[in-house]
Amino acid sequence: MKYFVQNGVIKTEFPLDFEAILTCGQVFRYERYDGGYNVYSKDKKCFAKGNEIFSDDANYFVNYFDLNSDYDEYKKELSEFDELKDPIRVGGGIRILRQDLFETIISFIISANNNIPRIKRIIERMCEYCGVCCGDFYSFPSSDSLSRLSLSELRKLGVGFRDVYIQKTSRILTSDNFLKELEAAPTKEATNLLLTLPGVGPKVADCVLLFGLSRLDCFPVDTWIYKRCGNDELNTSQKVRSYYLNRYGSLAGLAQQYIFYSARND
DNA sequence: AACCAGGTGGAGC
DNA sequence: GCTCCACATGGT
Repeated sequence: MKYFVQNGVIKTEFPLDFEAILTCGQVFRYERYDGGYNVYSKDKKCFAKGNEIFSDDANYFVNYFDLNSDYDEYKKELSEFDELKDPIRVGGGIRILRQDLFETIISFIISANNNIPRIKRIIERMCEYCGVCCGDFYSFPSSDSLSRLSLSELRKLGVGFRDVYIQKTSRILTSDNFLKELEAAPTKEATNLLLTLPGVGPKVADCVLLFGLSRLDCFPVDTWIYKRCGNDELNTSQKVRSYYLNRYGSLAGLAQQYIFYSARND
């Protein structure tokens, strides 16, 4: 047991690097606050600072921050790759979040051909427009409420050409069956399921599997990863993806986050 | 004014 | 299968 919960506050015996965890590109709903971070997920909120997490649902955030996994063990394994030693030095505090599936799918559909500050603003507007008021913040919209928005309403939120994707996909996801099947499916089958959703291609599918279902055997290839990992030999995203999946195996997704984070911070 | 941003879908071959 | 290209939007 490397953490404990006291009066609803989660305290870890190991240091947490919330800066790395939150800014490594896996999550969009957070903000700096009082020397720490406010983090929003679904209809929940926590304040994270130092080695403590304050919330009204400790169990939810123990799972969210994946506190039961041993990242020292992961890092030890990945450190055997020379090219990962620097990225791990820079982003060693990263943990892969276990985020809400629906929220992750919609968020990464929005991320396509977009930049992080704008993605964050769009999601925030979306929450304010059709999420549920939870005191001083709004929940992420349910699939029902999101699927009821018109294309022009979505456009007003700033989603641009992704309006149709969001509308169609949220309509598909109003039935629970899809997400249930997705959770139960092995990674390969889950990928194929995700690819049937409008607005979800290979990269978004990998992000959903990694950041929503903690499938570490995924390797999302975006522009940053491609710039850093591509070369004359690996000259398509597909090739980069399969090369690194093969190389890092069941921990590929975590390796990807170390690389992404260090690529963005140099 | 072009070009880019955590890409995808569709057309054409 | 593959390679181009358009696609809103806001920022340099």
